[in-house]
Amino acid sequence: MPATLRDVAERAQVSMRTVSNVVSGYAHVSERMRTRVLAAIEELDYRPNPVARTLRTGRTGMLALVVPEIDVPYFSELARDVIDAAAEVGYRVMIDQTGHDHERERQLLTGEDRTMLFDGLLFSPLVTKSELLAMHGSMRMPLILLGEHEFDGRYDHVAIDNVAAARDAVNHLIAIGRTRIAAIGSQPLEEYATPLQRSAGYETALAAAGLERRPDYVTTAAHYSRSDGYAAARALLELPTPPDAIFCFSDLLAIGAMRAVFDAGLRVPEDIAVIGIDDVEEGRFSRPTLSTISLDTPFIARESVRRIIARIEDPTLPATEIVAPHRLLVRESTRPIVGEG
Amino acid sequence: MPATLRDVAERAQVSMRTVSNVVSGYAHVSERMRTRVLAAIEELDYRPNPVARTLRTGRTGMLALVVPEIDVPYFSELARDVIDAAAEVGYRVMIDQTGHDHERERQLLTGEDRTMLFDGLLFSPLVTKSELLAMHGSMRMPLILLGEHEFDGRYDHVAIDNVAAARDAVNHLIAIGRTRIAAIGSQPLEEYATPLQRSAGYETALAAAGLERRPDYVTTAAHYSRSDGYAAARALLELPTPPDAIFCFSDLLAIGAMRAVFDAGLRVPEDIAVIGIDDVEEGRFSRPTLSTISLDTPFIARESVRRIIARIEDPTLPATEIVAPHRLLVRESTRPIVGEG
DNA sequence: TTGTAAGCGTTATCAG
DNA sequence: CTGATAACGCTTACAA
Repeated sequence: MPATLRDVAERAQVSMRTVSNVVSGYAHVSERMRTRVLAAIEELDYRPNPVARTLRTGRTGMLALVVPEIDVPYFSELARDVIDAAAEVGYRVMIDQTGHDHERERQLLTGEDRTMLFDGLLFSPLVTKSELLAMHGSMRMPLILLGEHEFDGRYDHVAIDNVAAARDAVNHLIAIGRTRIAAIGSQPLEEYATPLQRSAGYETALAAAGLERRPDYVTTAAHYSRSDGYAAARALLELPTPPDAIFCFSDLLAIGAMRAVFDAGLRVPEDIAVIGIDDVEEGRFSRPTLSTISLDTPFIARESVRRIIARIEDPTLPATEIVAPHRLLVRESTRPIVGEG
Repeated sequence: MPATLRDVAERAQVSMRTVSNVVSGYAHVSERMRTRVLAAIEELDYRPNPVARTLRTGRTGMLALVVPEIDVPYFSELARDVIDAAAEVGYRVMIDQTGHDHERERQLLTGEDRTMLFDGLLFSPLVTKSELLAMHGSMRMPLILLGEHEFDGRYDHVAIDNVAAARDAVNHLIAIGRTRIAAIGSQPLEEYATPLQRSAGYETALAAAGLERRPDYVTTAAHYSRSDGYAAARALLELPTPPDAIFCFSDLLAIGAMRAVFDAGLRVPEDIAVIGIDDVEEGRFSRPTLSTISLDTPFIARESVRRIIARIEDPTLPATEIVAPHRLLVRESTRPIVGEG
């Protein structure tokens, strides 16, 4: 049976109040009392019960990070930074994955799930914006949206400018002389914000360069996985006029796409240049190394944590939109070929 | 102000007990009462407070998974499976990373950390066994050790047979005709169980094949990262007699090692065969694809969750050792070359 | 500076 | 089957 505050108080012959003061590091405790209490704590091997404290204070000291899949490198790298950023301000992070399951997202968002032992929610959603609004309606759990750029003033957002990021990637492909630029990553059925924005950036860049937008060059990928990238690229390579460059909406798609190019007996970047988005570490060691749009994950993590904590402390705060920086990283997969072009 | 059980009881003109019964799905409630209570819940938009429930029942419904780094693919893939396995039995997972920080491990293990809102700990440790024993001593938090094979009857273990796994990997290299087999992954200073066991397996295999054990072929890697693998392989390639095969203690090390081989102008597997351990998805898309020892992560996740929950329910349970299966996966990085050897 | 006591919102005991 | 009431272990007015 673990010792309680009361046990310690009895042992030390002081009141619970004094013990509590010592434990919580309250300033005004006499040295004599403090040592006496500390001794009793030691003897009884007392540990405060965090649940009781939480019930009293209303704070769990825990944040929830909800992502589609934690084993997707972008999300695990984000999680790493979020956990670190949270730890720095005394918070722990619970991670949940929705596995592309809308129902799971809904439960979390509506608070229908009964086991919500956390103070705030960092949410990287699949759902579209309007659905989201409807869901979270009656909930008072502080919420920050990650990676959704469509800001409407109702929720805090932390995300890059997806349109600009996509445009930068495609512009780079144009700059190295590619003209038949395909895209992998638009969503098959549903209308998610991020892929729509990246598609928009892709089209903007093509239009600005006077390049034709070929519908057969725009391929879908349900899960931004390596195998989806592989399948999509394979389809592109079988077109009568295959592309000479592929812009992938994620690095994982790009990794898969590159593999498809090799399996078709072609080279990256000589035959087909490939670029992704995310800048996951895998792309820094792939062969060839992967050009990408780097998202400042530590920034995203730090700002989301800062923001969610501000909101926990003051729920009436107006919603803000934080745009995280991104930048183009040119690596081997789009390196201009010496003696070509 | 959120509605409480008491509010609902007043609204529905019943006792708190009855409301609680309805909320918790207790069997013996009359239909009339139930609908009346349900209506009140609906009207007040009542949600049970999980913290209060937890204080009363003593169960948080949360497990902690502690890993060195969540963005290491093996751990994020393990986390994925643990989260899923836990969800299946109604548990959530809090993730913490120790970042190779012994002090952080100690805090978690000793329960010194005050914010332990979880019922059990799944721990993938850096610390050696004896340190561990000393630390966890006074704690009553249920604990399962992941990936440490040295079973001593004091803690539940779930792990593969590291010695056999390493042996299998090296035997495969021997089987394809390699004789100068190097290893990457022993630890520089400290004596961790896993690398020691994998080193032992490596040496056993060499000895059984009558191959010389060359000390300069055994290189250290502090963090099992891609860059450590790169650095270690680079050093091996600069030896007067470079190896013709490298056994890496993790896939990430192997990915880095392969990159170093290419950068040196050599080929995998023609000049140097490379094999890892873990079977992370990255190795299924790398170029060449990576031979490896596959650990049954879903099995490890499932069994650890099953075991920790059993222990939560009955802390007196004797400690058990669960050995997870592993198997060799031969891919391109060790494929025998046609027309060679 | 320290003690007393009232909750925090549940669940569980004990009657009825 | 339902009602009143005592915990669960802690924090914090309010007193002293």
